[in-house]
Amino acid sequence: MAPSGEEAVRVATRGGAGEPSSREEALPVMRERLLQAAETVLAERGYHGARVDDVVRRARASKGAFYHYFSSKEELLLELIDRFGGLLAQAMERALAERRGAAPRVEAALASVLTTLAEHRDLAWIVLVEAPVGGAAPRQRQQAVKERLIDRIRAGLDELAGEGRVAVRDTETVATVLLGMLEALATRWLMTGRPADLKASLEEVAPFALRGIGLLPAAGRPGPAGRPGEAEETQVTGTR
Amino acid sequence: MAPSGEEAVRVATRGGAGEPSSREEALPVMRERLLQAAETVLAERGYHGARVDDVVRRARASKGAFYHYFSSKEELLLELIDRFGGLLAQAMERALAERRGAAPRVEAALASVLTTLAEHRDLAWIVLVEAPVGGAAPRQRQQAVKERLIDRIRAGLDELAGEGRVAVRDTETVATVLLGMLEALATRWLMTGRPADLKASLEEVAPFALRGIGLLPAAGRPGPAGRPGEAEETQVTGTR
Amino acid sequence: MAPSGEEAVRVATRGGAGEPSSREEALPVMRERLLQAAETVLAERGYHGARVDDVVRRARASKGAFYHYFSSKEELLLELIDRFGGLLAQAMERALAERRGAAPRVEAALASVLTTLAEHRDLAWIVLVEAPVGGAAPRQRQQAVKERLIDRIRAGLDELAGEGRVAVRDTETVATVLLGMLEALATRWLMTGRPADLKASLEEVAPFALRGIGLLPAAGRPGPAGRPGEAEETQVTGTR
Amino acid sequence: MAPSGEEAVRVATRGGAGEPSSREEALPVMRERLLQAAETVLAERGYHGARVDDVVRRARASKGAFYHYFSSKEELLLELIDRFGGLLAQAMERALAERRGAAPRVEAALASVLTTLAEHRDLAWIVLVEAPVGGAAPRQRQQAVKERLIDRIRAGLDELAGEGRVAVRDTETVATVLLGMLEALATRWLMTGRPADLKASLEEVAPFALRGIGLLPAAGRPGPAGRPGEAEETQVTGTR
DNA sequence: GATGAATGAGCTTTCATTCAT
DNA sequence: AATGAATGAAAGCTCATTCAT
Repeated sequence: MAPSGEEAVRVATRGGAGEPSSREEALPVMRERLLQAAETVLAERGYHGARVDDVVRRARASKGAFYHYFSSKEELLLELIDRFGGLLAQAMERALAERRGAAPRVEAALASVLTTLAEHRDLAWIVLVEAPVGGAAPRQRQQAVKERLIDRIRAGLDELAGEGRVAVRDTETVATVLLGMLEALATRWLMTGRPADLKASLEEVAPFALRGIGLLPAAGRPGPAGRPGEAEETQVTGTR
Repeated sequence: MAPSGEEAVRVATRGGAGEPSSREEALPVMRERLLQAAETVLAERGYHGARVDDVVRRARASKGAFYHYFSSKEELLLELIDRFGGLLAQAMERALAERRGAAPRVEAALASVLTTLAEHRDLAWIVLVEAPVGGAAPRQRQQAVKERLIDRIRAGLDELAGEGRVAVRDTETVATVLLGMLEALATRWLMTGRPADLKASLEEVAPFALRGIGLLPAAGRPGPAGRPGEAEETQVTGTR
Repeated sequence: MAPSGEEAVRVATRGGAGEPSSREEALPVMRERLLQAAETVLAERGYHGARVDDVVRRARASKGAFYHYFSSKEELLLELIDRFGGLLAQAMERALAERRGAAPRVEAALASVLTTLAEHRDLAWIVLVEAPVGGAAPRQRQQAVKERLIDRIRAGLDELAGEGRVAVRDTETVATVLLGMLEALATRWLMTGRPADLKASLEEVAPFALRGIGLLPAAGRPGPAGRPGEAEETQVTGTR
Repeated sequence: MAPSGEEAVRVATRGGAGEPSSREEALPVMRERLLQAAETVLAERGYHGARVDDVVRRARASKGAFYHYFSSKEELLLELIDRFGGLLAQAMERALAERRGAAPRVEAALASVLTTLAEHRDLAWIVLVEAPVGGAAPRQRQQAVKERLIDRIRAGLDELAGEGRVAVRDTETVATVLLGMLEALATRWLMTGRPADLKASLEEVAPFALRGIGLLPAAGRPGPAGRPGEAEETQVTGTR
């Protein structure tokens, strides 16, 4: 459907191989411009506060162009949500693929989400805060993004639980809660600016989460706990 | 302070001991009616989707009456947010006052929030979901409600941390995350209806949280873990 | 109908001869309060900009009281107009009665209007500027006030014209124009604050007017013209 | 600069020589339609009485079109005021340019204003009567229009006064008063319909004014005075 | 593809007026 | 007489969307 972020960027950026601006296959540069503009504008003024005109102006496009590429303002929001959903899922997948061992993988997954959120403030705001009030469709789409992540997390937990390596029963609830922690941190960061460095929260949250699911001992002395768990590496096959 | 819906109705309805309908102390019945109506209507249609007319109609009031009691639609939202903030804070305070021992108190605090959210679906939706997009003021007010709870939780954690009973360093972050878990559960419940019984999540979340902060051993065998922590009761003076 | 300004003031001020605040004959003190308040408020915010609430608040009265004494906001304006009309007519009558000789009488008439306007800035603004847009009735009432003055001036001119002492044919037009000059000065003063001293304009306007109607010679040398016409006093019977 | 109604219509209607409906130079037809409609509607119902809907309906336009061209109802009024200000200034300039001699030029100036007012009843009403109550901005704009005319008149008087040909000291006051006379005549005509022919007033007002400023002898016998001043023609360089 | 003038339903808010007490 | 809560008809303005060019 909607081009993933990368494709879009590629398309938009490319100088063009053959035809100098051949109109037919040129994937909509303007569509990308509109999406970019929307990201900024929606974040600044909120979904309801942002007028299509604002988006169009910022993109140096025309109303007609806008409605050529999007059937409605809502659809624009949907697309942004999906995009961000893709970014999040990708990031998590990549993080999981790069690590070995249960704890490191959990940590990496948490980090990947937090990092993605921190690196896309505007999208994060739109998806976390604005989406649910954009109407029924955006609300559901946002939820879908979350569910996708929750599912992935749960899959991992299920695996660990299957091996009895984790003190978790209702993996769905725990997955929900793990994501919720990150969401809460991000939202607070977006709203209040605290903590200044969102990713730094990991240092506290990761051990909390690992202990929570029972992957880390009673926390004994949190002494050198900053970098926890390196020792007890275990190979846990991520899903897929 | 703000009378809960029921109290208010009672106040408004009551015939009174002495003066039959003395004008002076009569609490604005209509204001209460408007607030009740707003709760339902805003939850149903969202802040932006709800017209003042809808609220007024449901309250069987007139536009004039509305603007007699509220200076704007936004102010109405603010009041709803504050009310719910009061309910949450009260509930948590009560819960903490009734329990002894660190773990039980933590559990009770978590439960109180979840219970309050579950018992006021409409308000919960409004405050959790709609508030941040009602404009700058509602957004800040919502954040204030959260900060109040976070502060309270942190105070408790600080105390435990002071006694070295808890594996937490940055109590603020952990407090944020603890509240965030509940928020995530509630939001998911509001959005998807799952889990059917929001409060039941506690069974999984409480141990998770207790382990997370290091109040519960490594989760030993998650076997009988369902009802955790009874043994290690400790007297921890809640704050204040 | 409406008590003239003086009566009203008397009524309002009097401590009362006999009954200490007998309610029945006590001419409405509150009515007067409302009128006074209205004068200030209407001048400040304009007829349309002023809310009945503003008037009521300033008068420390209640809405009910207002509608007890005035059937509508418009009626309030009408009364203010009539009052000021009375003041103007009175002032002119008094001025004419006190002087002898054509030129002095003309001068005195002009002065009386200018003085009255200057001494009642608020009323002047209301009547000159706001009245015509208060609706049909206030518009007509304002015009009536003007016509009354024009009529009086014309009567004087007719007399002089009858004696051939004045170079005027269409006395109605000239009367209109004489009043218009003063109106223009007053309005400009109200709008721009210039000249600082409205009454000082007389020094220029009076000779202008006297020459205009032919009561003053060609203006020969404007030299000592400042105080014009003393010499050529003539007995012109003012009307009445 | 603003095209008079007719020109505008012509411009709007014209089929055009070359480009068949070239978009670029097409003067906003609808804007003109709205202005025309506003002139009528505001004159009929007054500024406050006229609803934007009324204007829009009369112009066979939509609300959106209205707010596309005017940022507010007030701005519409401002434009009408400015337009009329331009007409008045133009007319006076033209009149002064066409005549030679002090008295004829004064007469012509007076005539030009009266004629313009008479030929644009609606605009005259709006500018003379409604403007000051449209709010602060329209009030000031109206005053600016007047000041512009006063300035021009004063410039002429200053010149005459410099040559000692005129019995005027404070030329600003006299200029104010000269314009005020015309205003008074016009307003009365607008309000009461009298005199039926506004311009006929000139026959009385012009000699009055000329005598007033000392350009016409004592008025001797007003006998043949109807057409005054032919004899004493003098070349007075009007300004510019 | 692109334009932007035009649409018009719908919104929040105001305020003169009423009336039960 | 006096109160002020309540009424409800407007009014000005917004903005997503359409469509002739």
